Amino acid sequence: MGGRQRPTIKTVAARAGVGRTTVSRVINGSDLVSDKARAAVLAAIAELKYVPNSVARGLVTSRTDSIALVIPESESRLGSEPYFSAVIRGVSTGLAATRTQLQLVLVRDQGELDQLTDTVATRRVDGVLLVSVHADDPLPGLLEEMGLPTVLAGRRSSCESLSHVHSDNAGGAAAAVRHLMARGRRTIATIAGPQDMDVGRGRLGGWREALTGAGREPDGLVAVSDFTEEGGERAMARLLADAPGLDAVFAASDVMAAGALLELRRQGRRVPEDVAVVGFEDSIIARHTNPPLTSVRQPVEEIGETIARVLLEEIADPDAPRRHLVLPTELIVRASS
Amino acid sequence: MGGRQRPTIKTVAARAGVGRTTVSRVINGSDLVSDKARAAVLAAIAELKYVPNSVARGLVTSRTDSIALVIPESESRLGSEPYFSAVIRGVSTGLAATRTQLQLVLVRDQGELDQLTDTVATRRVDGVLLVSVHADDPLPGLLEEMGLPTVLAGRRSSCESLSHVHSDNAGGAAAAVRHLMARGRRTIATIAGPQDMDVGRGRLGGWREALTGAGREPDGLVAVSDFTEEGGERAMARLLADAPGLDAVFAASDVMAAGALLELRRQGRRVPEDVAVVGFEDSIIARHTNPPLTSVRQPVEEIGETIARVLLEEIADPDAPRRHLVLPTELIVRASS
DNA sequence: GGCACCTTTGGGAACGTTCCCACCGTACAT
DNA sequence: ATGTACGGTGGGAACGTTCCCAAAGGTGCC
Repeated sequence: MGGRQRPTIKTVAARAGVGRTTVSRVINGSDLVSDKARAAVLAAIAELKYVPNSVARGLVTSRTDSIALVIPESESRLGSEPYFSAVIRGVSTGLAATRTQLQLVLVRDQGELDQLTDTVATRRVDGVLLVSVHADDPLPGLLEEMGLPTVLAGRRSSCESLSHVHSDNAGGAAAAVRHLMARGRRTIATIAGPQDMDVGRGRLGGWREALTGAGREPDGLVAVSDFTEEGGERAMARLLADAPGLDAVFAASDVMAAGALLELRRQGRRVPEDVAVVGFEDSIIARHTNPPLTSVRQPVEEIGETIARVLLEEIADPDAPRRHLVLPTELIVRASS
Repeated sequence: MGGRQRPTIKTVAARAGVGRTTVSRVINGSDLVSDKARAAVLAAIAELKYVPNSVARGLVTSRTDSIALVIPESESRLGSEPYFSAVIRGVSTGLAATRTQLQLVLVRDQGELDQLTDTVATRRVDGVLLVSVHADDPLPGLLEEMGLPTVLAGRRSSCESLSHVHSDNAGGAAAAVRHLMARGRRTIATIAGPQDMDVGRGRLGGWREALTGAGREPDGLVAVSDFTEEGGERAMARLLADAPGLDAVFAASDVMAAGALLELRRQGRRVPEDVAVVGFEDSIIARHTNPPLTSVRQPVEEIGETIARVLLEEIADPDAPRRHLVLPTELIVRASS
């Protein structure tokens, strides 16, 4: 069953009484076709339930109508899952109106990275979406060198040459700090993200800027961590040891903030009475911590949608200048501050 | 740059001083090649950095070395995200050793379902993985009819004809109930999942079986809900209204259990003193509720890995009998019971 | 020494498209 | 009436691979 041979463009052409080329033109929406021929072809297509073979098409056009979304698997674990789910959803939305397929690549180790390079080399995808890039990540450079359209969510550094989209990390962090100051907090520490990632540096920068801008002294109130919950706990412990008098913490991610909450409770500090806590991302986690977490919302789904859109544009016109988009953040105030 | 034409199999053949076919044989691991020829070909491949064009290969072999993972987007939202992340990770693991690519399809609405049908019709994938199937889902039947290898995580009903993998829903639920009875609970209610899904029915069945098996009366202690947190809250409210004396609840998912916890607290019941709560899945959520949630762990990543493996087998041998695997669950006891 | 057989090899065809180009009318300007 | 232009059309070639088949070269046996 289903063994009946699929119709090809030739079958359709014969049925419609026209040539292959005319059928191809109808399919691809060329307007150099008479209404009569077009009608005949469309009828034949419907009758035969013809669907063009995209592999054959890909062979001659050397386009595959598919893009790859690359996610470092180490970071798809732990608490950062909601981020990736949202990005995936956004990308899928951005692709919805097109016939572009989404290929998901979880990069686990060097072996899979090689495999990915092959995938790319063999031109199985028209472009690549990269998420969660580190400063020393070899992949972006590799893709750039191969001339394959590439868009990053985030960036390697502030002078990123590839197209990229990210949220206003510094601005969001600064808003969080100003909110804490407005609430009368005196000593505002921060749990920063990895400093080999621009997100990490950007949020730390925003925190520092807001403090110095208000004439405060940020020294000694930074604990650099790794975006994990355990990391957040350890960082909070360090901060409490270094600055027992702190009355507020800005964590560069919700997950780390959740860890911080655990450590604060363990040490008998009340939130928000003794210490106010603000996170970053406004993932579902923020609504479920105890107490619910004030957080800087970043439009993750929109980031996904945007990188997809930008990539499609870049595929369509590879010579267009690279894009660099910053999406706004918004402070969502809850009980923790 | 990178504009230098990619080498084809012809280039390699010329460089190695052999015919196209010999190169093809070396690439595909045929043993009808002399050692000398093989060495020459391998050298040429390395020298030219040749990578076979998989699109061209796909055209002639009508295999694409890629499979689709289909996820209903409505269910990728809400709290069920950790489930999908884990499945994706598992599938990716199951594919790691092969050159099979993973295509992710989020099905939002009818339009995208049509698009998916096209994708499948046009043979852009060798097989399909289906997650979270409902009893009346048209897709599985469609795929079956097209003769495309398909594996389900879950099943439409207990007499599923397609290959499928699921965890021991009834057994896990029964274990949860027995645990609650062992803790001395007298009135054990349940928040069940959608009854048009086998997971929902299976877990409800396990709960009922364990109770009647112990000579207890399960009547009137069921609230059917929808796997969402809000649904869990509403169901809990209904149960408390119907049976104010209940002292335990088994929820068919962690997310619904989290909702139940909220409602219990709202109504001033202490957990676990007044009411014990057990969830199902043991996702990250379980570790983060207040109090931490006792839950039936299902090996989600392993499910993903297994469906991938089974699908690959089915693609390799389409006439092999369909598989039906049940993976064991394990009760993880925490503070909520 | 000839015949059959097996190993190794390479060229032709095919997969289903799109693109290039040449062709045929018809209409319009000269 | 002839030339020019252009909308519409279809056939040939190409994309890069695999598969089929035929042929070349060697080996062993009668």
